[in-house]
Amino acid sequence: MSADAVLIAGPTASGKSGAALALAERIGGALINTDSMQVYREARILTARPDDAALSRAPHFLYGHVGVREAYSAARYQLDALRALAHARALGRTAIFVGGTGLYFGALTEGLAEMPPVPQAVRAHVRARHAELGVDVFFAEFASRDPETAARLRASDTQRVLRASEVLEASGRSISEWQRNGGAAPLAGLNLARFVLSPPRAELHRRIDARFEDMLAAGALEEAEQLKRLDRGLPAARLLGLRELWGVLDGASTLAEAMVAAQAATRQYAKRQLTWFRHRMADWSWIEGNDFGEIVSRLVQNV
RNA sequence: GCCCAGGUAGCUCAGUCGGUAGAGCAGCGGACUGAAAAUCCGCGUGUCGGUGGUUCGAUUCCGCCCCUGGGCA
Repeated sequence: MSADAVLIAGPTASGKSGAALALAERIGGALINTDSMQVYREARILTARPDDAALSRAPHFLYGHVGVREAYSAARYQLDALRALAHARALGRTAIFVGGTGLYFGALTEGLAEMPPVPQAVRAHVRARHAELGVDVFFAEFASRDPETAARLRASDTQRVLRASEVLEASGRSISEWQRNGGAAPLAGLNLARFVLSPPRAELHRRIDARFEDMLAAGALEEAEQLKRLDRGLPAARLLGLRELWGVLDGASTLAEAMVAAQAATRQYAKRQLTWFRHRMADWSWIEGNDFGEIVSRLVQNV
């Protein structure tokens, strides 16, 4: 065991949390969440966050430490992760970063470029203007002010266009300039053991489908109801399955229809995750089997 | 048993006055630098139920058979 820290990525429902926990018990590790949604306190069921039994088996950091009304971000994650890493070390434990958010892993291993703070007022203004002008006119206007960035974005890519506009508006400089400067990677210089868990696709789909049924049995609909008044513009409102269950509560669809739609949305998400992992984590150790015991022993042997 | 309606992509269906066929959803591939479970781009994946017949050519027309749904008995 020579790794300073362990990273375990994998698509949703790939079994990474369980495997990471087993690894933590074997090597005296502490789990640090690397998932953008498991950070939200009030969404335990729908995010498949580790339960109390799991929490009692090893230290867990960054699980449910943020309220759903907060707009969490990769930048905040980077700071939190650095603190969690220090905590784990203070406990004499090996940090095991586990999750499915590619961007967050990127923030850890490659860093995020330094960016200017964007005041809430600027954000709101940019959004309002986007809604007012429409996608194409807004983009044309943006392109005239920041042609470099516009050249690599599409007008329809709302999320990135808005982000680039905010930064431009707040700092007077193109986001492309900021990004060129790069930033410090929290895990730079550490000896890392990096894994991607990737069960066979058919098996992954089977697990995704079964897991949503389990979530419903565990009270997912009630959890969705608790979150009913959440501002739909907040990140937590994007939780997979939430929109579908709200539809049931509004009488727009049946529970059966919502389940099918939520399962499909989850499969599509898993596919997007895998695309990221395949191309950004090609040099990580890929564990493609399906047997829990074998997965854990491969992790233990290679950290 | 008889009478209708229908068997076309994984699903729900459209269509071809005879020249081997699309739509939505699902699925698959790709992008990704501070809301990323987000946002965006690309791709039809098919013995047109089976079998004979007519025809240069049948998924399309005709016969028979099988299956599904409904009705009559």
